[in-house]
Amino acid sequence: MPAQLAYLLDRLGQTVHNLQFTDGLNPAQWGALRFISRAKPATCKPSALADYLGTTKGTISQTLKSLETKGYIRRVAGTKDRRVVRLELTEAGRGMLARDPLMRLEAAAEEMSDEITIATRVLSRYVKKLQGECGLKMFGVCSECGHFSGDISGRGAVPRCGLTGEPIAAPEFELICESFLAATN
Amino acid sequence: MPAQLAYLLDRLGQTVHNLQFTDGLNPAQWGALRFISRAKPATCKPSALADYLGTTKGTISQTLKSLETKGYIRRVAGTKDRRVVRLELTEAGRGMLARDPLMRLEAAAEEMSDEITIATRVLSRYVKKLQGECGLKMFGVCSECGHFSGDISGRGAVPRCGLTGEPIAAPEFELICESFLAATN
DNA sequence: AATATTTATTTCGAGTCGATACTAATTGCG
DNA sequence: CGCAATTAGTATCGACTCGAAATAAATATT
Repeated sequence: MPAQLAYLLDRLGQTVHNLQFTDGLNPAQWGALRFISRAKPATCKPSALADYLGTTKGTISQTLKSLETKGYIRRVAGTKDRRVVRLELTEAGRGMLARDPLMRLEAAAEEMSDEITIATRVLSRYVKKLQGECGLKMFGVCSECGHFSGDISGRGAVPRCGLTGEPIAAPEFELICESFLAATN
Repeated sequence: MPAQLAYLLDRLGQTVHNLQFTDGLNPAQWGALRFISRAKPATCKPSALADYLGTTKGTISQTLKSLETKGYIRRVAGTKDRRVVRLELTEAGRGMLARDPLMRLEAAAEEMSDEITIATRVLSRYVKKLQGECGLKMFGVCSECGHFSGDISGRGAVPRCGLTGEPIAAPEFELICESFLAATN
């Protein structure tokens, strides 16, 4: 077969997609919940979410409207820039994440975790390459960001974002930031 | 990070999905074209396609209507069982497949082909496991099918399908069959 | 042979998606 | 300051998706 990899990723993508029609939500809505739960407060806004999911602002607006109607998120008017909308999970939304269907992806890997760990590393580099070639905006966490300076352990220099100059508190190290700069390896 | 693998496959699925909005088609439509080009004639029908893509018959019907309107496929009434619709690619449809956006998946792997080859093998087993757990119907080609008997090389016994008893011609060895039986490894 | 059940596909309605047009708030610049 | 350009988000439209009900043909049962 010539298209081994393409075929496999196609099937995999299909499966991941189909897994996410649970509890009355769809893949986009689950994706939004996950993003909101893992993004820095300043990044929790519709435009960043649209970039993250590789969709349009219009689509995201409707996805959020649906989630708000269902009671899983809140849309709060921004304080500083009044155009910006801050997205927040409700208590129900947080509860919903305990039922995230993508946890089954981890469960399925349990019996072959050693091999999967290795494959994951390769795949991780591949996805980055692919996203770059497809013009998708990159997102990532502070601790892996090119802007990050200082010491995570708390003993060395105070952790800071080299872009804003702001110090970064420990709970934010692993939150998604829209200003993420991929390390050039 | 606890959910390394789930996160990665989520991003990957998203990327694969977004890649397929090209030439006026969407992921489902590209998926249908690929299926029709690679399935055995007897498997080229709406219900098999719905199972293959893990979607509903209703959705597939619409997808096919759209592809027919655009001139990429034909729906031919079945001869034997008049409920069944035979799906065929038109000349334009075959031409379209040369522009399949998923070929970019292969291209992106070029520089890291050795590692990817290994990762692909692991991932292949993982996808099968996942599909099984998610109740997705399995599809595959005759040469890897549990029903297959005989010799591919043409020197030994005549290749046959153990299910239907029918002999299988060489050009069909690598076509997708809905009666595929996964080897129990 | 008549009727019921199963199988294959289509039709329909509510909800969702992508693209574009639109409104409102902010920034840049003369 | 004043006005164009930019940015954030929402509204609208046609196409698409899901899920359920409808249609139609084949098979099983009586």
